Amino acid sequence: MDYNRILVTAALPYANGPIHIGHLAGCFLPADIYVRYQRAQKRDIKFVCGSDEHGVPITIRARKEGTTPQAIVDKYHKMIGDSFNDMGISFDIYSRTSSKGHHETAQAFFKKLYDDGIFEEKETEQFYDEEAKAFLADRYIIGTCPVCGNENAYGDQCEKCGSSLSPEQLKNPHSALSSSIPVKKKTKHWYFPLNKYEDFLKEWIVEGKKDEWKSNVYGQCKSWLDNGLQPRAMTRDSNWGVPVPLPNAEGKVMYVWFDAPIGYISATKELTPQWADYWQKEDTKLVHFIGKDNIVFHCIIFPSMLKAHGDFILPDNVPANEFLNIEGDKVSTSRNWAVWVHEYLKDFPEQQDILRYVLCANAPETKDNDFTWKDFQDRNNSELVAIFGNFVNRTFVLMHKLCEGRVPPLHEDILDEQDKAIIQAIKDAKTYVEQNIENYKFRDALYEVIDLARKGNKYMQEKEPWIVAKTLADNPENQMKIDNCMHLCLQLTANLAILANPFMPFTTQKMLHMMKVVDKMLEWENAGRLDLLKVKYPLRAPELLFKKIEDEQVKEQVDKLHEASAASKQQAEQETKSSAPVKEEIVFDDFAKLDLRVGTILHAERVPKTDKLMKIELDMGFEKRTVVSGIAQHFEAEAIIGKQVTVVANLAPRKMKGIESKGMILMAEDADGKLVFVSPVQQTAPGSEVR
RNA sequence: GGCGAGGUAGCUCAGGCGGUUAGAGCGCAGGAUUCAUAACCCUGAGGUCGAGGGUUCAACUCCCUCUCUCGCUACCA
Repeated sequence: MDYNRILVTAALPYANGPIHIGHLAGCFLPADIYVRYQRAQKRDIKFVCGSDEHGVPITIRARKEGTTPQAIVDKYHKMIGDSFNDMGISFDIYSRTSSKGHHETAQAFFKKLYDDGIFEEKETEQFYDEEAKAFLADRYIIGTCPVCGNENAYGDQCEKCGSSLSPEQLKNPHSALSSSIPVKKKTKHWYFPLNKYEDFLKEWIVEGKKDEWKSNVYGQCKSWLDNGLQPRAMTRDSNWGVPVPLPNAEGKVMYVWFDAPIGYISATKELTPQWADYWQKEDTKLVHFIGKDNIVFHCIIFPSMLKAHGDFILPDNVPANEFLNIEGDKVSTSRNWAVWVHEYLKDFPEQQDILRYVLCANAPETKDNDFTWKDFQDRNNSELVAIFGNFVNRTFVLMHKLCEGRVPPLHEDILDEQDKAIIQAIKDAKTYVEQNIENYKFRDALYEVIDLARKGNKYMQEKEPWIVAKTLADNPENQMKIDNCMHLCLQLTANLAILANPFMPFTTQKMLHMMKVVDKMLEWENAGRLDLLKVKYPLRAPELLFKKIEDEQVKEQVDKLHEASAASKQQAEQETKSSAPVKEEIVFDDFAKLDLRVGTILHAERVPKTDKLMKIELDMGFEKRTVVSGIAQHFEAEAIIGKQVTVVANLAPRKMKGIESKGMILMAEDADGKLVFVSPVQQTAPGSEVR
């Protein structure tokens, strides 16, 4: 279908930390490339985003840091916004969900669904942590998944089998805040009956989007739909969030995943009075750029909400990317294993385009990918510097030397095969780049841009105008050959500017300056044209578009990564030490119930088909017994034979992997998870009591 | 042990309704060249497409088994 306008959203970053390059590569950069391209096409397009500022993690962080949630989100909203701005992510608006406008929009949306009787109102017993004095958000309850039996499923989702859950379905729930057992407390909430939208979703996605959506997105949606959907509570007990706009709803706010996607709508409202055109007219193409962790919300829940509301269009596509690893390891904010955008900008000032280039060329479009600083260096040095930058530079230098600094004429009567081939290549490049971007294949599109520069280098090499110049004394007419070559190289350069613009806007601006042309030239319809630079037009001296990345810079960054990670680990260790709370006080009789004994290891062997279990024969003095212990990753079986250990001798026996374990060997564990035996410092008779 | 993804040139990866000599970029070797940020250009070496078996006239591409890697998860009380 033909669209008359486009609305692009990029996932709202969660305002409890800065953004890293994985965020850029997965979502914001592809969105920006797409948008810049569409703008160049002069299509009516809006690009909206903003900070997601509600939700439990922010309240927890505020509590931990002794400040308010508002202070936390103010800090990161500013920081994230600056990073985007500096990287050239060209939102039409970067809003925030704590804004008044968003609260009003979200409340109106909620009220409409309420008035239409969409919600199921349920008074339930909700889990409440008496120690933390708070109702527990879904993800702060851990328990056993009803679908697959995973004991560490979260209250909203089981990461093992991917099932979308509600906390009531969990077996053996416990609080992640204080690890106390949550108690049930009565509370009223409003549920969105996702199950009633299964048929709609199946028809819309499973039937309608099969060949249109990326296979990773489609496959995940299908598996959720196959497993069946449950009603989900769309409200929470909390004081941080959008208040539920109903009487008798004090202390109730909207579920953050209810209000966050509505943030796209409120941001659009804030941007333009014509906002409704972008959300309600069928001839609008709505595209959500997200990371793969957001697929369920953007493909299942939000569309159902929009459908239920009735006034809104549905997304045309949700091109979710996979994850970007760093130097072979998964990005982890808690381990501080990440390349932070604000730090990159500090370390590589004015070099945003290198990062944009590398992240796009190696984007995790079809599978998780790895970012390494070596690759960053290689791509910069051999592709941006040697191919792209060098072509532009040598073209300008030669033009100044051989053509008096002006665009030479094109003598059509002497065009040869090579000239015609390069002209065709320029025209083809437009088509290739365009088709790939339209299909969300940004890596391939960018390859075509560089490939055009590569063809330019080859063409110039074959033409050798610097050699031809030496023949001018004898054959002055050869100037025409030089003219043609340089003319085409210059037009190719102008084309490169247009094609590279969505990907590397900063570089494009430098090129425009050198060519003394204005932004209007970048309009996409100009791509493929050979008259972008007027004959005899004087051009400026070249400036280098890219500079090499030296080995030391690579080393510095890699070191920095490891140092930051080590520092964060150390900090975590200290926090563990200082914050591991001392357990509830016990009386002597409680302690006396424990029977601790010294035992000597007689024999040890790995339990087959397990990673961690070791079967250990112990001499307890009064008897020999078998204990199964989870230490196989820390010790070799032979190495521990003869060691003396402390054993809980009167622990109830328990079967593991078919072996009855009688007792438990005490271990000390440091912050690394490394295990050490707790042993008597001198040989002690087996069976000796420990008191 | 379970689930998912994956094993294609030294490296990073494409690809393939099964069908002539399996691709790209980087790296490497050699050559050419000097307009250009020792850049560009040309040529070349290099792969039994993880292993084994099966289906087929024909498999790297389909099926089965195995193996290894990565992630999640289980066993740790």
